[in-house]
Amino acid sequence: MNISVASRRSGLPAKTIRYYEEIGLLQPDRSGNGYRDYSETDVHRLRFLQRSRSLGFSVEECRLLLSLYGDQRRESADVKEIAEAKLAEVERKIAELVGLRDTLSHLIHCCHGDSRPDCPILDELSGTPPAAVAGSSSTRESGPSPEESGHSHFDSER
Amino acid sequence: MNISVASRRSGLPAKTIRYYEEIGLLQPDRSGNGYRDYSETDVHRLRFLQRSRSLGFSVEECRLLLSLYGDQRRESADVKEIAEAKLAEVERKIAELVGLRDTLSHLIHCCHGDSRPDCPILDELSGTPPAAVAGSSSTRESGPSPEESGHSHFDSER
DNA sequence: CTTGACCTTCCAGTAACTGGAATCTCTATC
DNA sequence: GATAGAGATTCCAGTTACTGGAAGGTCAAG
Repeated sequence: MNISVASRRSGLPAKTIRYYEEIGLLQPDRSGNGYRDYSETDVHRLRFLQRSRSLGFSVEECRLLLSLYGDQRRESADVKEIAEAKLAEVERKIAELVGLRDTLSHLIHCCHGDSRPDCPILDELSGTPPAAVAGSSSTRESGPSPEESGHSHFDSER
Repeated sequence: MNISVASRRSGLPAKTIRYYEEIGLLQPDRSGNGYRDYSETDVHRLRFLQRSRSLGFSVEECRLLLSLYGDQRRESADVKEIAEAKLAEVERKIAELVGLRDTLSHLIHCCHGDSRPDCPILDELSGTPPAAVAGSSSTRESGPSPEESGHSHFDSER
């Protein structure tokens, strides 16, 4: 079958399918006219890729998963290990994002959001000490400083 | 001050600081020897960038935030709007990841994880029946979602 | 024969850096 | 003065996982 059919049946864009071929995730046959010719097995692999990618596995992890899938002698423990590592990763990201959410929502809550130029969000971003709040004495220490949550959140990604 | 000091004081790698200059986020002076010479204001900007980046704002959003910060006539509502959009984005991502987590943890729970080759995780990935699985579909935004391409291949989800 | 859909390849671009090479400049020590 | 080492500079390439687009070949219908 042609690539558009494989695309429809796998849920992956044709561009992506060609890309997966380019990086060696599958090798469909070619018809006489040079068109790619996908078998049922190819579609199966593509669907596998679509599902595992949507579950958050990287392309390299998918490659590994695919090879385990094709290995009759694989041990389920091997697969489970990969999935568990991914789960831990997902959980770490969730915790990180929850920290971001809390900080953001706190800032938004503090900002009156009108036409005045005064803005607690920018104050925070600029690093103004949180103690410098109008009408209050120096309330230092234990303030809701997002310093903890805001620091080095995204750095682990890169 | 030299870049290493600005790096230490802003919490950003020197490489990143040069990159930010390259894309026009700051323009430090140059000393006679050609070295970059950072002022206190530069460090302030860098710190602003570090904080806003770590809060999940994109570099382009940071650029906007920075210009609002420098604008004496800005309205706090403008900043609040950006922050609120970002918050919504973060919340969407959290929901998506929670879906992934639930699906993964379900699969892991089902897998006996021993030396036998039978593996429910691979079964699910390969597309065996198990009907609807939490979070496995419609993963938009930031996730490896192929439907984002505007081609909408996902007419009939099976 | 032309039209239009579909296919091909190749090149470039995305985000936000990061790594590394080759080449200065500064400072300290011998 | 020579040398070593730290730190600075520029530029090029690579990362992830695609996506967009150009230029052109193929196929079926009218």
